[in-house]
Amino acid sequence: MRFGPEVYSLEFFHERGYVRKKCRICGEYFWTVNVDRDVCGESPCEEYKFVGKNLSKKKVDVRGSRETFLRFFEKRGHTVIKPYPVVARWRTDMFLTDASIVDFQPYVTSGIAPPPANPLVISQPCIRLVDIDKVGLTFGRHLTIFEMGGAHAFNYPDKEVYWKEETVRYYHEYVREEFGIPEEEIIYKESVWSGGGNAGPCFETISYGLELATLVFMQYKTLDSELIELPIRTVDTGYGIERFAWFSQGTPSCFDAVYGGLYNSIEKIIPIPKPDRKLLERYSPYTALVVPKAGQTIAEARRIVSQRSGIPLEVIEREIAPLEKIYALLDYTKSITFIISEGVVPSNIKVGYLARLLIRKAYRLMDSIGSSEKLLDIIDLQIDYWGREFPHLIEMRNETLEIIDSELRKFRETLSKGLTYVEREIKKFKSVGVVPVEFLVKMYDEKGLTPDYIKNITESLNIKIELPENFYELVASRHLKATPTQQEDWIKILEEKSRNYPATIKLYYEKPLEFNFKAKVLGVVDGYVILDRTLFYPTGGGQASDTGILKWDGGEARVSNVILLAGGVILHKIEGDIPRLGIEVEGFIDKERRLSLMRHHTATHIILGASRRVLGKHAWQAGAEKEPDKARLDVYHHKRLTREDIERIEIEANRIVASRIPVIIRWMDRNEAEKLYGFTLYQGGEVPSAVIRVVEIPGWDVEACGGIHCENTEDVGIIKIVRTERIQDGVERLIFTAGPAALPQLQINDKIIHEASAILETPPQNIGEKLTETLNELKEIKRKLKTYFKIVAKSRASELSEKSLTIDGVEFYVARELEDDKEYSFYIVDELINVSKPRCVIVVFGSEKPNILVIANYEAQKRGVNAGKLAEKLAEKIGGKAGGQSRLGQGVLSINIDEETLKKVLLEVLKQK
RNA sequence: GGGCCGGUAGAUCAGUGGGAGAUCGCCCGCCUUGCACGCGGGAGGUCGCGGGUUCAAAUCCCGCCCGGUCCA
Repeated sequence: MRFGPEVYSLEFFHERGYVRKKCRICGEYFWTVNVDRDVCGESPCEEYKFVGKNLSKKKVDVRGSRETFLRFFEKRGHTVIKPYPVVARWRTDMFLTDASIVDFQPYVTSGIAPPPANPLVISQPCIRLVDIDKVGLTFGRHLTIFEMGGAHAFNYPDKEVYWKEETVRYYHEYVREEFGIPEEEIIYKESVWSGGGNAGPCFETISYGLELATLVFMQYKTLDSELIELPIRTVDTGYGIERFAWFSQGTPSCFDAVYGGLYNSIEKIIPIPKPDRKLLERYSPYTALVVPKAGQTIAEARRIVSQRSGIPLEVIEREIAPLEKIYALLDYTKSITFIISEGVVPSNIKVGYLARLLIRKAYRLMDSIGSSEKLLDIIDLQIDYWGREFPHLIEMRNETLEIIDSELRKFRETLSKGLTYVEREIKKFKSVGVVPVEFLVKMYDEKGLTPDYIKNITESLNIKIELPENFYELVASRHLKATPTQQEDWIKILEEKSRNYPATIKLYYEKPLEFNFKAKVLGVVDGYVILDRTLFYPTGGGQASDTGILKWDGGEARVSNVILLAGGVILHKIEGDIPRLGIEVEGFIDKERRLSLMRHHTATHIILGASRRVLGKHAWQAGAEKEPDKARLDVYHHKRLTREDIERIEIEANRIVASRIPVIIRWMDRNEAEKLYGFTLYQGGEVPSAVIRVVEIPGWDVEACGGIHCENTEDVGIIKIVRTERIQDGVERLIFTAGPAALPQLQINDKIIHEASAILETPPQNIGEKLTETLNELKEIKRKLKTYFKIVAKSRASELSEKSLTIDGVEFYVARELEDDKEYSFYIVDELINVSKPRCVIVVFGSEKPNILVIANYEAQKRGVNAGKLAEKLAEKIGGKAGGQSRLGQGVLSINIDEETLKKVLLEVLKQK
């Protein structure tokens, strides 16, 4: 995608004498006042030119950089907005906030909701994990967590705020006035930005080899690589708060500028390598040549920097690499601190996996410097360091540390299990002397063990490992087979067919306690009736739909399901007569079902409130479903729920029921609701509208919710948690019933107990004891039976030894046992078979369909006896099937047979041979 | 949401169609001044669950449950 030059040609540039040039390295166009300049200046086209120099008018740390930025735009008419969470819970298309504009997508940028202010300015903490493996290598040009200074203006067709000219003028003024960057060092590089379904031209602004900001003019929606003009054009600027701090201080790395104040306390925990300052200043500028993302391996990047800086590779490995580890560690631990403080529970799905990924990477880094047990201490310091500006970090300190600690425990467990496995398996490669790549990939994929860990083991065993530079790409290639999930087509078809109908008037919100209504039939689509208005609540927000009856003059139909389509049309699935168009029908809602659904929905909110209090603030809703007979709520939690947790949640929930708290439902402006209640509103996921329905149980729980609720918590009746299960790592499911629906559950439990009590002939409170006793008795009897069988087998064997048949020098013993027990039969065999003479024992045991067992000892086998074949032939002759190999044969006979007949058949079979 | 690996004694695991095993731990005994070791003996199992194939399934097939891991 590319835009023509006219898009970038601003009046501002002409006024100031800027000229358009083409970079001789990357070929991109840029604007500069320096006519001799032929390089765009952005990495990797040029190295950093500010390191070790005093180029800025003032020196700022992160806080100073942020404040400078916010105040600058505040003075120029922008309203300062508080930062949004780093976990983008208001969006379903992404997990983490990775840009300031994300806060306003998609509702504001698409026009569904107004912005909280216009224009506005925000310093938004962002997390990006794409460059995670090269954090450190670029000396801080890339971070997993950074603040994006966003100055945003939303231009509506009827209200223009400002556009390209003003945006660039603001930037120019900012760097000139606040940082004193001379005009000839301010470069505007033409580029294209796209992301989150939007796109537009942009300028990347560069000074001294460092990109300081991106000025995006978002004006298109991307649809199948086609650009569609948006009605709202958005100024989306991203000022690199950390980069301005770095530039202003001129330190070798950005980390020095960002974490400088943290070094002293970190050093008390882990050693920070201190390479010679001159070496760092010589090396640092060339880290601009490291390209993040795939395409350049770390080893390649190292070679390039070494070559250009003239610093030998071994010096880099020895002096610089250890420091880079500390850089990455500082960055990862900050990300971890921010994510976990927002209540993310590490797991193997969704955002929880990203948290786990970061924690594990940080742990491995700590492990590689021999301080893995100190990771929590570092997190603790990050909380202190950033908590001054982000107080929620301090509020959540204990919970954060507890969750990370629990995660570390799990990881250590995984590591030690994996390592034991590797130690066992690795011996296979000893003769070859090298561990193949496939093994390394397998261990990473299945056991989470990076090659480093394998290397530690193999080195002591003198086995080499084969580690290609593109190792992680190999891992990725194992997952290419992934198939995209199928969307539900039938809903789309219905939506298409119903698009010309007006949105149905929803009566159920206004009249939640009315159960019949009159409406007009507007149409019938594929067995679904569309009315002009309805009291039937459609499936949504995890609440099952209402059911009921439609009646009209001359007809009647059952409503079995109700669906709300994206356009607001409500479909009633009917079974029975089909109403004529235009007639009036009367609807009757199944009252008991609806009341039960309402109780379960309100109960869900109460249980969630209880969970967040008992388990912690991280116990966000992961999903919920409300049915007439029960409800379930999935919450994030890092440990299995204990009996005590469950009881406490139950007690808290029922206390709220008994407290007679009115449930308040209001339609509120989105921005206002967020300001008042925060993002915990979005427990049920995103809500795509400017006005949201807020369901509040004062002092207990507030959620954006479209469900139908009881008027007062007391109406819920009793709440009984029926059972819990762990549905994913880090997600616990609570299944509960409320009101009269709780009764059958309690009765079933009662019934089970009574039955058990009757069978065991003991009062309910003694069931456990009695059962243990009975099971012990059973074991004892089994043991006794075994002993008894052995004794009987012995005497049977001695009886039999007098009745052996000797054929071709092999002694044959034939036993017909009525006891249907294989083990017993083997005891008899054992008594007879262990002799140094050729011997073969045949046991037929059980009645009805007896089993046959044939064993031949080694000597007999030498004489040509094949037990398997013999069993097969005997079964064939008698009727039945059997098989086996030379030592042992077994099978089943189809008729009962006595000892004498068996002997006769045996002789016949042996004769045939 | 997807891919891959796994579930056998209290623990770690072996067992790829034919009688459920090893090591550690546990119990008893021997040896020893005592401890560690050593020696001998013993207890401990719904082979995750449910179907199917087979004369025969821990083992093969299907479904489910549970755990792990990599990725979106």
